[in-house]
Amino acid sequence: MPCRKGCGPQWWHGKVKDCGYRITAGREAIIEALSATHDHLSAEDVYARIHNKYPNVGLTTIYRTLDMLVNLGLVFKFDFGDGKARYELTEGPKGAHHHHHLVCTGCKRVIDYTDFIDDEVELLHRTEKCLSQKYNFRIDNHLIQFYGTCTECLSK
Amino acid sequence: MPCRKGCGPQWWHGKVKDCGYRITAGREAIIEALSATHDHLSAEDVYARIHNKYPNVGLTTIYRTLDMLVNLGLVFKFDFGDGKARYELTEGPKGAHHHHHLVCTGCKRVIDYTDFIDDEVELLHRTEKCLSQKYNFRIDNHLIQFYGTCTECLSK
DNA sequence: TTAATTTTGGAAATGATTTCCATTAAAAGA
DNA sequence: TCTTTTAATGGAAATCATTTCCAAAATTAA
Repeated sequence: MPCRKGCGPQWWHGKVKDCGYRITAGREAIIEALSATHDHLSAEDVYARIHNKYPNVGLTTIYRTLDMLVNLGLVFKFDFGDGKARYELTEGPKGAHHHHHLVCTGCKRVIDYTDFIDDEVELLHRTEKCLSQKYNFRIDNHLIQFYGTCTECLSK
Repeated sequence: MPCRKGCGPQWWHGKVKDCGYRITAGREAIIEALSATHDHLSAEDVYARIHNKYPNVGLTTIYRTLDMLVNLGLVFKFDFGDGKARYELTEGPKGAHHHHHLVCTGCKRVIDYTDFIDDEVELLHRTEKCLSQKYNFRIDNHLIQFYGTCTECLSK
């Protein structure tokens, strides 16, 4: 079975190897877990989800690997204000599913939205271009979040 | 000396009292410190800046007060990825000085920018309106940050 | 296969933030 | 002003996510 670029189960191997990192079972497991969900997983969440199938992958490795993936740009690290970092793939095997977040400051629930994403991203790219010139700053990524109160918390 | 609304040294007293909180020396000190700078202070930074003048305000009080101010919407809490939370007044005695951030993922330096802020904020407000309807979510605030590498880190 | 190098897990350390609780201070009422 | 009620305080101890350490194991290169 041929593997079209960016589409097979190993879509991320290239980037990892190119940077001199090795492909290991633990790393496969972690990316697999992130690929399998749209949830915003914490390191502990990842641990919980792979521990059955890969009982010998420790929490330390998960932190290390997530950190590496963030540096490679394969994973984005979020702070939703609940005291632990959350991780999401920046792009999956099927390509990017770009979205931004609504964060409930009450219950910390996070809603992904894609509405108006194109307008937002277009404006951001325009802004990015100018900012990177003006401040001589190489921009790799952006973050947009709205904070407020979700339906459930509103009705309390 | 009359104090025009939102303009005197006590511009924030109303909001604090209205919510049933008391005005204390510690709280004065903390808001004073935040008002006096455009830096992005951590709790410890605030402690360091007020400790001379108010030696009997403890770190615990600072955390508690900052938390309260965030809940009141007077202060915004940021995460720039360096392991400690940073705080900024959302509006000062002279009114809002609205800006967004460029965050260097190398050295964690943060640059405030106001360029294109109006376009950004306008788009955000439009988006906000639609999102809050669609998801029945009350939006209080937004966050925009760009991540990348600053001049200094680029030249290494 | 062997050598060189990276990656590993688990225990221990770290460090920001919270919790606890007896004491103090602010505000409201008389 | 004095008293009473209630909220706010600080300092020590606890918490808990994340890092660091290091000897052992796994991976790639020779």
